[in-house]
Amino acid sequence: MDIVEVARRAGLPASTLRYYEQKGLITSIGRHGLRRVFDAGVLERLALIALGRAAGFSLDEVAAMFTPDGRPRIDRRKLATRAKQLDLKIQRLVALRDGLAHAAVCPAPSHLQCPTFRRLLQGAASARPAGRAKPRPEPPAARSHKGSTRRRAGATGHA
Amino acid sequence: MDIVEVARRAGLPASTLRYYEQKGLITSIGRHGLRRVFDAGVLERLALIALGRAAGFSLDEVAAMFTPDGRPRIDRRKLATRAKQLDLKIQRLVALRDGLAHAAVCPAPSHLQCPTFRRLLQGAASARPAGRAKPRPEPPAARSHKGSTRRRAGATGHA
DNA sequence: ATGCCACTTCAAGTCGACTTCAAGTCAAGG
DNA sequence: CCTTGACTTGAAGTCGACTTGAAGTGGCAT
Repeated sequence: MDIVEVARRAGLPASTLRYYEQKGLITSIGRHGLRRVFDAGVLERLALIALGRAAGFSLDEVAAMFTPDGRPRIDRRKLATRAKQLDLKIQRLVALRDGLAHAAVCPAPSHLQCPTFRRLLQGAASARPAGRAKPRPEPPAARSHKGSTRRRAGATGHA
Repeated sequence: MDIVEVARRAGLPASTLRYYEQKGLITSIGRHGLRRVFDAGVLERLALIALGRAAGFSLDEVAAMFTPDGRPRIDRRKLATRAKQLDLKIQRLVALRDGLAHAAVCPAPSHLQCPTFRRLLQGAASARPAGRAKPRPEPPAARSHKGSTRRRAGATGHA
């Protein structure tokens, strides 16, 4: 498979795949001329990476979850930890969602008059104990890779 | 109140407050020399901002939720929309959490052997329909503002 | 054999929300 | 009056995950 094929199947732009390879997250089995050749296993690997990202791990952390020879070696305790963290996050989001949902239908003339809203405000204002200063951006939800590397080279000529 | 006082009470670094003022999110009621003077209302405002951020709005979007004269004007439909989005996100996270929690205790020798894990993988690999390409970073969870602007000016002398 | 152009590389740019730096100002205390 | 130093400013830097641009390469069809 060439990079475009992998990109299509994984729903990722080719540029991302090159970036991942550069980061050591994936490997090509060789080259055909300049062009990378991938074997089908890379798709599973990419799925694993996507999963890690969705779970909130950074690319570097995900990279650390593979043995040097390329097989996944997943620490069960890390998973449990992350599951707990997700659980916390979920609880906060649920509270937020409920608060917003209420505020959306609240009859109070101003939201500041609504007790529910004020409680929400308190929750937002007070520091949440667990959390890192630099929050990880969430994974970008595989796009249908429109265009990206498919830019035609020199259609309008005078580039 | 001077900026340090506001920073302390809101649990935000002073640099953030200056940044917020620059962005038009908050306003000082005047100056004492060079120094900003804030009135107490700014705290409620900051709480509102924190709430908006927690709900996933960007600073610009939050800014748009205030009238030019500075009172909050919150669109109930926007809240409802965001509540729904949060709900979706919550569902995804719950699935993820459950998957991770299972994987953490799964007896299969390799996670790739575990059907639950494989399903998780499928979910992560397949595109999630709703979502923007550029995900918003999550709000940073008000720190106890250790240090930041409290850098001593010239303690070690030779600055 | 030749030319096209899809791929390649490497460096630099982007995005959002801040933080950090260097240099400047000024209210207040001695 | 003069120093002190906490504040000020504007510009630049940071972080992570990519994207984009310009310039180069080479497999394949003609």
